[in-house]
Amino acid sequence: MERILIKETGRRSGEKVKLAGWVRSIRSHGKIIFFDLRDASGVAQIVFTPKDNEELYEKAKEVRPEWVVEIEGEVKERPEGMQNQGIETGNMEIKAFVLNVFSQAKTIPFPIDTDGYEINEKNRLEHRYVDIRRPRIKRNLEARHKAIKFMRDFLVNEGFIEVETPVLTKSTPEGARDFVVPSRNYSGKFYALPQSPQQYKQLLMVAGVEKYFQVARCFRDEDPRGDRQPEFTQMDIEVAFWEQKEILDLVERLHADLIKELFPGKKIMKSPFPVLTYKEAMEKYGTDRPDIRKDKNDADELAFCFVVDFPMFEYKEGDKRWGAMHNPFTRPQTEDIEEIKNNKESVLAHQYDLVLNGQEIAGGALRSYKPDILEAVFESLGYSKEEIKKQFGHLLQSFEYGVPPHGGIGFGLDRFLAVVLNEPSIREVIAFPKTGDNKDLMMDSPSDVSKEQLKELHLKIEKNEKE
RNA sequence: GGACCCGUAGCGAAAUUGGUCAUCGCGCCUCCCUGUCACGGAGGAGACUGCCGGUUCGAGUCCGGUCGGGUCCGCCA
Repeated sequence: MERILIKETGRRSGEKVKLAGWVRSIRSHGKIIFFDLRDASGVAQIVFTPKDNEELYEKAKEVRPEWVVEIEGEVKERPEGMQNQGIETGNMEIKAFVLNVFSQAKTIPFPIDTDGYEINEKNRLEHRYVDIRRPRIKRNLEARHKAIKFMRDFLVNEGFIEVETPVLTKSTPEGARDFVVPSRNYSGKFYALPQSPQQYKQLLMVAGVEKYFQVARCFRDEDPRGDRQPEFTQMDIEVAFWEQKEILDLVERLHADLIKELFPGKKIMKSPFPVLTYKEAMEKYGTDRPDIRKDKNDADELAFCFVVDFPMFEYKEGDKRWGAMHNPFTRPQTEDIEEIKNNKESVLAHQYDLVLNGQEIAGGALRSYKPDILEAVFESLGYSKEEIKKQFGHLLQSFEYGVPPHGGIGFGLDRFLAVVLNEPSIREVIAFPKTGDNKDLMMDSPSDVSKEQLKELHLKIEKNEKE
């Protein structure tokens, strides 16, 4: 007999079926035992009585919660008055005639029939494979899957193609700290993990791909926050020949359609999404990611807005120099070289963010593609010719072979999902998140490597003083 | 790099101003129970109060350190 999913049992009244899953709970009444059996699709009640099969009944008595079992039995309509409207299969139950135990289970380290917020997160993360059995986390992972699928389908339908870009790439200056990966074959040299596929996606524009997207993993070695992880997922988009308005329109339709389709209970406060300039946002709300919700206690209210016209440059007090607010490839709104060089504080950029309930969930820009503008920006940032060549040479070189005007955007999927699912932390929407200290408690990483590995990699560990 | 919060059985909590055998709920184990669905009933086991040190006649409680979590600032083009 072929195993079927629990959700199928509703249509199988009177049939003999085989089910498999985890025993969620056991209710024993002396001469009758009920299991709630859980699989990926749902929960069903299994019934054992000694009058039907003494041996089987004795076997069922030994079973404990979270054991993995296989049941063969007959699907029966429940007697009048014994239905349970609380579960999907509540009108049915399975009268068992075979019970196979695939594996036993220790008592789980914490309850999983609650939403779990009350449990120390350390415990949950150390046993994440148990924690994910919790309906809330399972729901979150399913919602994440559906959102990604929706975005993929949406973009494919708009003529985009998904292209994978390298994860082993090159360390870049500015921006966040890179995670670096030592090279075994090239002593003293390192790859870096991408902070975003930024340069590759621009190269794809030069390559004529025109409409690119990728569900991209990004890596940043910065100190943690509740809404950050050292690795996170970005829905990364880049298009050739589009203007800012077209990009924002795509972004808006994507989000509005997604919410309507997957989260119909949510209310989008204002459609079309309000557009604020950076200046307006700062003056009116004192932040570049304003929370424009009417009622912040309403869990179903979603208030999107675009923030546009960011400054091109910002003065970095710490470093006592001018830096790019976004990145040096962002296209300034002016093409006046003198103004770019001499009037840094007033130059605006074709840069835009999408903000949701006070959280920045996407950021993007049109890119510079004219050599003289790029040169002026780099000069304003104080790069020497050699530095430019070393850090960005490959991209600038590609521009010599026919570069289209282009621009794009990247969505922080984790943060978006956390907001939409009313979760307090992005860890709740990631299958295997790291702690606030960038550690993986379950795998125990980061961890030591062997002396042999270090030797192969041409690395020596300098011990800290206290060691 | 800096600041703050938390740590008591498997889980969640309680414990007057420092004062007997560290309490409760859930879970776990045993027994009873034929219709429960968070089943019910009876009984039982389980904690060097994260760790080290100090103050005190006496520390879960006060102090210092340390370890492990969490939040925030810096940082995050």
